[in-house]
Amino acid sequence: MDFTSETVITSADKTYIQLRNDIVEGRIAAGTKLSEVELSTNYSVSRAVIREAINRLMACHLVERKANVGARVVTLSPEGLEQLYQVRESLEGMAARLAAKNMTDTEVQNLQQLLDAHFDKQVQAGESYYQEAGDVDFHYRIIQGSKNQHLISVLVNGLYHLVRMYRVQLGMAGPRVTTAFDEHLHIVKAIANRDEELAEILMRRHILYSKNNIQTKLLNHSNL
Amino acid sequence: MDFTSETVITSADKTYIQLRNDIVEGRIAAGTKLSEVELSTNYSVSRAVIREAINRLMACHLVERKANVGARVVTLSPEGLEQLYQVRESLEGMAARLAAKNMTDTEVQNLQQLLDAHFDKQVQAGESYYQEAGDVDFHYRIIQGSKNQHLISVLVNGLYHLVRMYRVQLGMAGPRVTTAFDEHLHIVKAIANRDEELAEILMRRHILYSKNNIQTKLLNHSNL
DNA sequence: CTTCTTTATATTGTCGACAAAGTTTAGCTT
DNA sequence: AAGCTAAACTTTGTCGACAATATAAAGAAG
Repeated sequence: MDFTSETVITSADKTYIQLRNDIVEGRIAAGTKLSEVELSTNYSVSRAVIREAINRLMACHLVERKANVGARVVTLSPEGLEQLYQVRESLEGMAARLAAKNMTDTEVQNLQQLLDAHFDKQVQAGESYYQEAGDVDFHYRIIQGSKNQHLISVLVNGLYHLVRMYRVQLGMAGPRVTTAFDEHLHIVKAIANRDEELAEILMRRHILYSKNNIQTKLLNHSNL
Repeated sequence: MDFTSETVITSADKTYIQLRNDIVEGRIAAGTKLSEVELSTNYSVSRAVIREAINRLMACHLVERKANVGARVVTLSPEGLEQLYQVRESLEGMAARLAAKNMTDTEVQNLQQLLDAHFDKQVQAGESYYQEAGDVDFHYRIIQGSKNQHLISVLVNGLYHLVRMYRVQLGMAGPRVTTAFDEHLHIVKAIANRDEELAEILMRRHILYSKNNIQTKLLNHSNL
């Protein structure tokens, strides 16, 4: 779940993470106005803490704020999804390429073991288990494997929460879960072979598929 | 200068921009500890607005903060430059491709006129004029031309200030200014021809050259 | 009755003070 | 004298109150 294993120290940290999860997982609906006083009573902290949390949420594009007016949770739209995945495809493709170059041998082995474990659970649970958590974990490790601090930050702190928001709020269970596993397998194989170019291509394609999958869901749920 | 033409409303906005410029342009040296009380007296605002400004500076990677300890201006390093330009190459290459696809004809014309104006000033001032401001303006328009909100935000609000910091603090005047103009010319031509693939390739190459140029400067200034 | 103005209300922006955590200095023990 | 402990100090984190701005409501003019 908390795939970043964030080190929480201050009250603002906690509040930020709580608020973020409540937004990503839809307990605070998209488009909702965020009242500072209301939130400060709900989360039992001062307005200063809420304001800091909101500022961080702005940084990862989960809320937007107008001066002297207030902050709103972003709204999800087909165009927003398209643009988000365009950027994601480019950046994660790059991450896969860099991972093929920079991951240590043991990191690659651990990644393979992760997939093995997922495979076991998958057959055990009737091949519908493999989804959100495992997928996020997989991508997270490759991003970290790039060893590029800016790339890691932009993806993990910047875009991924919004990606999760789209996926969670559109209900991520579907026929794609099994095929995604195979794609992961091929990506890891490319990384293990240190084939940078192939790793990037496969990752880009994997994300493109993922986007198409979500977009069809988005059309079915016509409520956007 | 203020290539984003940011709409300043609150006191925190102003303070953020001031602080950002002071950091980017080296008046606050890289690595400096940022004391909240000291800054609040220097900029004549309360600690609350300083804290908000620092939070925004964290979001664009110009300062780092440890809880209960404080914030420091980032330090510049060859590795940091390398990683920054890796990401920049990928994202701006994508921006050029999208710009070739999405810019309106009039936007493309305006871009060409911009280059013409730069060319005039360049010959007039003895071909050493073309630098920082013009370059930033050029790149800024292409980024905007991508019409991808996430891409725009990550680049303009996220990475560009740090790019500027590297360039400013290493002294950006040099033999490259003239050749860079030709590269810009070719990029615009590719965009005008709606050649997405070429636009991306040329932009990536342009940024790669730019990185190499800065890296050599960084080696000469051995003070890093 | 509609529209504009003005007043009232609610929300955000800013501030100074208190609490908590970290850092330095002084004193004690070995 | 060196190293550890504890107290004093400095800095950050949090809070409640006040000021400024925007929204909503009430009243006046047409």
